Amino acid sequence: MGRSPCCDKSGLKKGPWTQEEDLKLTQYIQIHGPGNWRTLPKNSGLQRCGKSCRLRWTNYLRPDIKRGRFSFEEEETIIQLHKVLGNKWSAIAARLPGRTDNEIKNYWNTHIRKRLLRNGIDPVTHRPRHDLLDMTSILNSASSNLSNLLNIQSLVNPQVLRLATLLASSSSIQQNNEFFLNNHIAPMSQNPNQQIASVTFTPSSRLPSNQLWDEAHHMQKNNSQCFSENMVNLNDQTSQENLVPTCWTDDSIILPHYSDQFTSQASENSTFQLSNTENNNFNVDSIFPTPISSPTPLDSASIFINGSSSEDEIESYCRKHFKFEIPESFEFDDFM
DNA sequence: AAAGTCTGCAACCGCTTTCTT
DNA sequence: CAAGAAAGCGGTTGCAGACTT
Repeated sequence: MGRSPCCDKSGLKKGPWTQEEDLKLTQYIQIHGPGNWRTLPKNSGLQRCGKSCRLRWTNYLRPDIKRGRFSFEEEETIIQLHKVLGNKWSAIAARLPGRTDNEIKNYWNTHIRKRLLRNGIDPVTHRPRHDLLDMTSILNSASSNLSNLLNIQSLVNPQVLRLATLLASSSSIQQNNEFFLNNHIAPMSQNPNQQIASVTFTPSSRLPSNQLWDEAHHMQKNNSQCFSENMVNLNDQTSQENLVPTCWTDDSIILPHYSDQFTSQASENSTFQLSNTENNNFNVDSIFPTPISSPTPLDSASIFINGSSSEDEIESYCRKHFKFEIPESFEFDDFM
């Protein structure tokens, strides 16, 4: 039954690794491969447990590890992935070549998390913080109004699968500025079961520094108007909850992020509708007004796919409504 | 310059999942 | 199929170096 213990933990070294130990581990793995961590310390002459060796190798010594500061693109990718995956550091690391889960986790806790908090965004929910508001009343009103308005019952259904194919680092977005939304109108299904997907959009965060303030103020002003005009059944508090405030960093600005799920529905003529209620269609250009360039390119978008949709349906949907295709290398099962 | 405080990150801990016997 | 170890993973800690007073 079972296997024998991996190692006798008494007398094994702990703490920081020396250069000599690193060299021993590296040389051993270069010759024999990572293989069996249980027997590795004994065979390589290291006074460490296998677990410690594995950690040292995967987090530090592995030759394909990219060291140094995270780029802006990497940081944005982490934020977008965290929005969808939460604290699944290994899943996030799998999508950032050369970065380890430990490194990403550390970077999140020491940099990104603090930055989001500083900017008034809850790093867990990625939504504005309401520390000073009465959370009970917000939750009560938001849950009743929003679920009705946004067909949210389909979104919170455990069958709903999550897919975020359009990330900040996605070449399909960066190379294709046609990824924006015009006033395409299509009928929207009122039956949640017929709903294939809902979409979350994030407008571009990169603008020349001298234009940032004007752009931000303009967008914030227009966003407020847009919501007050369109979200007719929402009270002020839930409207506020749907608006992510403008965030500032040293050299860039994060323009208002729309983290709402706008429902959408496929149609025969490849047009596209964003709508938050049965009767109030959004004019997307008015959501993302652009005095600088028109239309506003989007940095990222997340697609929430209905769990009953097949892979073919999803792919067909994306091809139809967005000017990109899901890469062949993308594995749906791995992503979930 | 010294002491205290803060920050970043490597490494560990403990829990869960996967695999082997 | 069950037991138990290995592997994987996320949370936490401890310490070195940077920064502030």
